[in-house]
Amino acid sequence: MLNVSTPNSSPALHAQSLVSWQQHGSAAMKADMPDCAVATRRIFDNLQRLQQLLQPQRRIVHAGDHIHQAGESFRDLYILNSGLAKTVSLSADGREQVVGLKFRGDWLGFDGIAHGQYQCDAISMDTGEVWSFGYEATMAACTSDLALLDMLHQAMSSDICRDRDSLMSVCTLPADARVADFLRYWATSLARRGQRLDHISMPMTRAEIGNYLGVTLETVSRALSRLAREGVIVFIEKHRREFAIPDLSALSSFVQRCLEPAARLQ
Amino acid sequence: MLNVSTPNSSPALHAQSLVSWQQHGSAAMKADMPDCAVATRRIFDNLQRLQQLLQPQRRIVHAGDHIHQAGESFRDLYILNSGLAKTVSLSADGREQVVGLKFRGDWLGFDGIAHGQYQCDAISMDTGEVWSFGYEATMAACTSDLALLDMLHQAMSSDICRDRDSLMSVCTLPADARVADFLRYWATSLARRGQRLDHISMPMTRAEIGNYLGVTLETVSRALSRLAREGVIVFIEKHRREFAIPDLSALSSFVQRCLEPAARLQ
DNA sequence: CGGGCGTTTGAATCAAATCAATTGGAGTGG
DNA sequence: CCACTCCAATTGATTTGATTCAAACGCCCG
Repeated sequence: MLNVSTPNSSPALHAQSLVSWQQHGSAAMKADMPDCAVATRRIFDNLQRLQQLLQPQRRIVHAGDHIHQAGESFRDLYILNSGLAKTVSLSADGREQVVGLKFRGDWLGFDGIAHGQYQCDAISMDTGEVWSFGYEATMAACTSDLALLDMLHQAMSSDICRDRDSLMSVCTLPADARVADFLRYWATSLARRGQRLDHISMPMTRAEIGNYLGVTLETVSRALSRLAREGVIVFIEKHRREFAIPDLSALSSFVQRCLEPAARLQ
Repeated sequence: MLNVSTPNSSPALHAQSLVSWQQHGSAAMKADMPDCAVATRRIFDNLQRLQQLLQPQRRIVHAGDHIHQAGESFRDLYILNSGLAKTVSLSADGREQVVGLKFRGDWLGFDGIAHGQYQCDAISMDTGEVWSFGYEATMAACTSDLALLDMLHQAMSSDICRDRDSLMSVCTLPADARVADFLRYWATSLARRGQRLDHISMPMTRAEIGNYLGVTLETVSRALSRLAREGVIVFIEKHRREFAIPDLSALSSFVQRCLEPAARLQ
């Protein structure tokens, strides 16, 4: 990480929306994650800086809208200024796989750089706003602003790290633990963006979650039922699309519990 | 055995080595992949350009040597000039996972940018040469050389694409198909570097392959036996660490065959 | 209201893990 | 040199976790 990138930690942060953000966030933070407020701040700072440096094109998207599509020639990078999105990869033989989830402040489109074409579909899962940046123009701006360049590289690097975490989860965890780990990831991502964990809504269907985790929708449903039975999550609605996570660490220890029986011999 | 695969492991890349490379490569190419020679050329060109632009530090590594380690503070990016490497991620609770494989010309260390620390171990699986580049110096060089910057971004982007392919494979393929798909990836990676497919050596143990694919070593062994029985691969040694792939496309159709029974209802 | 969709839950099945036994080198030391 | 251990790999028998198949529920919407 370049030192130049470190956000100037001047406490004087003007924007109103940030204030409301922090108030919003503070509730979620007291449970866990001391670095959560820092993350929230940085995500906001980055968005603001980007908006100033490069005038992004803005676009409102709704659930189901494509942000970019596989095969389209690569021209722009995107940032989710609000909303939620998923990236979906389609193999030559028709297998379809949710390969990534994107939250506020996340970049999209990095996969297009390598081959000049986006390699997957990016689909909005909610109403939100997407900013787009011409890649070439962005690169040009980067040459005179190393902090911007580093921000970009951090984003790409985070993508790489996140992908590995996914692989780790899918390869080493049994189904129930995968679902718990997924919820931990989901909740952490929300918390880092200043959202409370006592009212989380899940725009993905069980089938989508299952696809992302490499299990069937029935398995996801059973895992969620078990998590609810053990009080790790609390459903708020009968529809079971909204829930609370009273204690994030309970999710981690649930994952541990799933792992233990296998480790009995060591 | 170690140097068979790397015709020229001398530190300096001479024009001669490029020539022998291409000759070497043409044998592997006639079966498949028209873009393979192009890829070989580009990998070589990139290495040469990097060597000229930034004077990398060079280091000879042997099987088992660490290139970087998780937790170490991030300072350098690396390129494998020859040899093979794996990246291994260790979770907080002790799960260990091979998350990536690196071949000649591949970059290492991108995961360190995001958090200022490498997030995984990079371990050499063979004798080879690693070049290291100071990140800051490299970025500085990039500001005056957009082609270099783009090369870097292409490498990061490729990493992201590759990680997704892994996830896709693990999430959507049954065990036997995963092994076949892994071999396809392995062989393609070698072919793109100008190596023949009639004498492939496999430095990874069955356990390592299994770990990478999220299956047990017994399952890998059974899958390989089946692939050999069906003639998709041909073992050369009794040790079963060296084999030939007569026809790359046979691997793909093997994957297809594994998928079909599941699709009977559609 | 009825149909479609998403979800839950149970029962049966199956693929892969686990357990277990054997082989064949590679390396060590008497 | 042989006996020894150690490790990677193979193969078979058994178990098990997850899928598949099936049924039922609630909800939204035309």
